[in-house]
Amino acid sequence: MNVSVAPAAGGGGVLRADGEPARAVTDLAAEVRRLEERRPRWVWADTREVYPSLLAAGVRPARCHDLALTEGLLLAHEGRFGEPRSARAAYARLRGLPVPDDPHGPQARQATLFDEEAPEPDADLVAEVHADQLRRVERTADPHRFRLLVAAESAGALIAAEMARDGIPWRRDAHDELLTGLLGPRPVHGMRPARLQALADEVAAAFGTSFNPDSPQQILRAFKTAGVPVASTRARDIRQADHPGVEPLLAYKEMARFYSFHGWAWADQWVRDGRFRPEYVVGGVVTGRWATNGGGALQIHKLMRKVIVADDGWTLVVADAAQLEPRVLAAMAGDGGLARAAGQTDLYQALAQVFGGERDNAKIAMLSAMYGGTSGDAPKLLAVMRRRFPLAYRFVEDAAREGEEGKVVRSWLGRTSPPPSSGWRELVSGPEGGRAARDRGRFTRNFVVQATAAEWALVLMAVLRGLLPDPARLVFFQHDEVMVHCPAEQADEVIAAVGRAAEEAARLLFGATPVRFPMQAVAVRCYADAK
DNA sequence: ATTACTGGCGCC
DNA sequence: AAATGGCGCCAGTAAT
Repeated sequence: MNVSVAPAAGGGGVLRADGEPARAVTDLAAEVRRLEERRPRWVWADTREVYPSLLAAGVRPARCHDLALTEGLLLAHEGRFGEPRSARAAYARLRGLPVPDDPHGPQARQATLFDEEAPEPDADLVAEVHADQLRRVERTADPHRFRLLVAAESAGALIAAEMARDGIPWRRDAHDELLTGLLGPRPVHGMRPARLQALADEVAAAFGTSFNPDSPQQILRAFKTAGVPVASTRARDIRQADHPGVEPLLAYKEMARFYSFHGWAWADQWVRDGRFRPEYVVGGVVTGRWATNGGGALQIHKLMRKVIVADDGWTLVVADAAQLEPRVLAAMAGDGGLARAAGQTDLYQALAQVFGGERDNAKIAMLSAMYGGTSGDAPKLLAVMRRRFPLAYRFVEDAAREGEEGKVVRSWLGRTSPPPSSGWRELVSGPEGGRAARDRGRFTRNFVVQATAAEWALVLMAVLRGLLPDPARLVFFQHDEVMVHCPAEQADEVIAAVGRAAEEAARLLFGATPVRFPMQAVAVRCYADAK
């Protein structure tokens, strides 16, 4: 059963179940809770608009259909990349009305919520767009797969909202201790922390002149004046210089980044009540990976992991997929040899024999194939790969060639790559055309693998969400890694659920495949203990 | 004063 | 000769 939902201000809204007339309710959350027993698929314009208030009321529906996310997937598949994807835009297109632009920028959600032009809550409208989308799904290259993609993307929207609400357990006291140990006590506003200032002073002493080590221009000038010019301010270029200022400068740069990315000001903004609550953007990356809006949740520094600690009596189950992308390639390409290697826990080790006995060689060969790498030993190793794993090799080569020709490519479930930019074709026919073509080839080559890996991870999470016992909660997701916060006594059950979810995700995407997708799951008190 | 871009580097 | 993909975010800087 589908139930279309249009929320209204004040906690009410309009509901419409399939085949029934729309009806207004005064307490939407209560009504959703009541109807959830019948396991409907909730259809709404945008999970980000609807779900937070339901969550606040403690309602966590099992499944939904997010019109905006689905519209984006459909438009891309239909070759209409870039058209407005909101539910209102979709409705306007259906009706031949002026199509509103998508809200964008930091005010995106406010604009969506408070736009005075917004139509009245209308469940009929939601149902109409939904029906249209279902018809369009049937016209995709593989409707069965695309339906899974839509379901997974929509589940991702639920999970993202839930994770933003639940938050990663974050110990501010431990964070402060870590920062103080590295940088010195928290400085007054506008001052450098003591350790950072000391390093800046060391740099100044080494160069015999004071300058701002945060300024790339001033760094370049300082090295030039000292008679040891550096190619850039990249750490590896600075390291080439023979000068006493190199060491303190590199130390400064490293700490300065830490201070500004993960310092006290960051914690003031993002950590509340012992939880770090980032805002995830589902499908924020063209490949279907998630992005974040502030907080930098997908770039948490490894050092920072020691401040992510389970609540008393609780535990963190941390699980990451081992070598996800080559496994995905093996399954997609149907390459028997590679699939056999991907039946092992350590895929690269299983391939070492093929590549001269070195595990590292196997890794370089696979990564070069998936990323389009050509430096170092890559050509030699790729030649081996071409001979030994011809189907996998051809799969990524085909994707690269299509990209170079300006075509779009699709993930396993049907997510479509963006077309080349408007100026690309001219660029390709110009003097630097070969480079532009190869650049795009590398992108599409990687797209098919990265996007399918993202789909596997999304399906994994959707399945896992349904298997978790209450009150265990998904609290973190980073491309191929998930974290569950749960009572300690649930750890074994959660670890088992992760394994089952991984198997189910593989089955849902690829059916019967010899490729294994092992998840290394551990229960730890502190994130830093997971690896 | 505000905005847009760049270089560099963290994560996968 | 060398040529790997996807991001977010910061400070500095240039442009407005």
